[in-house]
Amino acid sequence: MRTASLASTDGTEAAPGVQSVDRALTILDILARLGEAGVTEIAGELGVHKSTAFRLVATLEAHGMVEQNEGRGKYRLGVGVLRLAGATTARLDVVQEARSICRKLAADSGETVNIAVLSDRSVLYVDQVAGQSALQAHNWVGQHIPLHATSNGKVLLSGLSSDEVDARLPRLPSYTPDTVTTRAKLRRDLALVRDQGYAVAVDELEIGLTAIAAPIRNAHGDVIASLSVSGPTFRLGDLRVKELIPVVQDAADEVSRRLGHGSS
Amino acid sequence: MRTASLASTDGTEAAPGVQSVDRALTILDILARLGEAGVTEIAGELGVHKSTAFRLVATLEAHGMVEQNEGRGKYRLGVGVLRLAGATTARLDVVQEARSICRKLAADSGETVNIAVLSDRSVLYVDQVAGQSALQAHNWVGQHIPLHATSNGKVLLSGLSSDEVDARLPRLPSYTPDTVTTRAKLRRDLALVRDQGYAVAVDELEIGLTAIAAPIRNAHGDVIASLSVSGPTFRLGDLRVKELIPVVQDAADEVSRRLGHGSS
DNA sequence: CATTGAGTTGCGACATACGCAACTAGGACC
DNA sequence: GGTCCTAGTTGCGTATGTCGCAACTCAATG
Repeated sequence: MRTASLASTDGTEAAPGVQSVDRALTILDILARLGEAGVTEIAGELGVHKSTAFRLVATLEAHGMVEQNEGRGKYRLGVGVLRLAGATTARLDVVQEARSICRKLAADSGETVNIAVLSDRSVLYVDQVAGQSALQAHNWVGQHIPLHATSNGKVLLSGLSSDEVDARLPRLPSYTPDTVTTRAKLRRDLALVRDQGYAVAVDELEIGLTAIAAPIRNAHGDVIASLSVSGPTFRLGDLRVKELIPVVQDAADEVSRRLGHGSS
Repeated sequence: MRTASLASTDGTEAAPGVQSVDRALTILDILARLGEAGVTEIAGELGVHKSTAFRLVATLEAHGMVEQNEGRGKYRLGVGVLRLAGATTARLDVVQEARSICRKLAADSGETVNIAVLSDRSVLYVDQVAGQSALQAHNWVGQHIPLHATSNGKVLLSGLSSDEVDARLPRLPSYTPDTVTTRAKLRRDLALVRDQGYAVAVDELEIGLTAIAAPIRNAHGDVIASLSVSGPTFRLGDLRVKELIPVVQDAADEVSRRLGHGSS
């Protein structure tokens, strides 16, 4: 999102360049939103004449971007979209899309940023961007970390059903006095995470270590990864944590958006 | 090479409707094929002036359909495509109904689960749920895959008549030494699939790749989609495959039931 | 420092895409 | 079964929006 240029244009609706193309793409958006729509309805939304809408739709249809119910029916998105999506996802993975956002987050917060995914019975760290602070936690990438004792773990678990959680956690070993060791507490924590959309863990894995994590979701809304900011507890007090929570959430949401989440 | 000459000068192709929209969509096709391209390159493929290509691309960018590498870079498909794809699959009731079942199957088996439908002359993957690791190894969604070299393909073909099969497979290209390349063998395989109610493909598309698929049927009993579990051959040996076959069949049957099959 | 090559923008000519209105066909209501 | 009504489809002339040109900016390369 080219920072400057875009901000100026989306105030109301600026002439985006090629009118008919803009309209055609808007039709796709409309169909994405409504699921199905007739020519007249589309024309209404666009504020153009029926025939114009029809021709645009016909062109989209020729490219497989939309399909018609049958003979005379309404229109809906077509498989051409999926073909394009295939080509997009080919080069799309969480780490790549998240990298620039993580860098920015690390620079803004000064703390270490991590991306983690669920791997069998543990949290797998797949990327890390160090903060500016000299006091550096070691590199977690490639490490397997307990699911129940980290903010990332709780976020990842929050996307699973209760059964799946139990299956992945036969035991709840303790690492510090603050580690969650009972299923009841864990269940409560996960419900809270689901509700709030973030997780915080203070001194649960290691004394003096605080982390804030938020979920990264794919186009279907599934939690596929977790993004966290972590640092020493003395730097991340209650106040600072409160400040950082929305920042972490925004970053995670932005990554999710890049992965196609947000249409629903 | 499919296009570039869509609306050129010759009358081979019927006027596709709106020229600029046609060109814009062709740009998306080009980017899907090349992965990345600059304005000049696109203009060359389209046979139009640089500035024309630029304006079309700019319009696509305003809708998030393409993105620019940075400041002055090349263009590639953007996240808008994924948003649309999400809306497209959300509309397919097969995907909707199958989603939760797929997730369970993926969790239970630890392998990747796919839903595929027949699209012209290939298998079109419309949904995928990764196995143990939430990090998707390779997302096939939107990809077109040969019909005769995959378990999904065989399942989908098994619902067609012999004539239809021939019509969709003018040739049987080989991908590995184990690919089915003769019609006689294919016919035998399909008969077996019909008889057994599942298909297995080992090293037929790619060496080291094994897949098990079963049909999803609608209320009329037609095969409308295929559900598969796939993974590396070293993890899916004979024994494991034998274990998984009924599991895959059960899952597919459950989806079929939700779509109204067998309930009447 | 010149040069090349890429993306970007103002402008005028003219091709094109638009709106209009007439047409067709399916469905609903009588 | 007929008639009306709605919604998708098509021919046509014209104003509109789009295209090609050429000039510009900016980076990288020599």
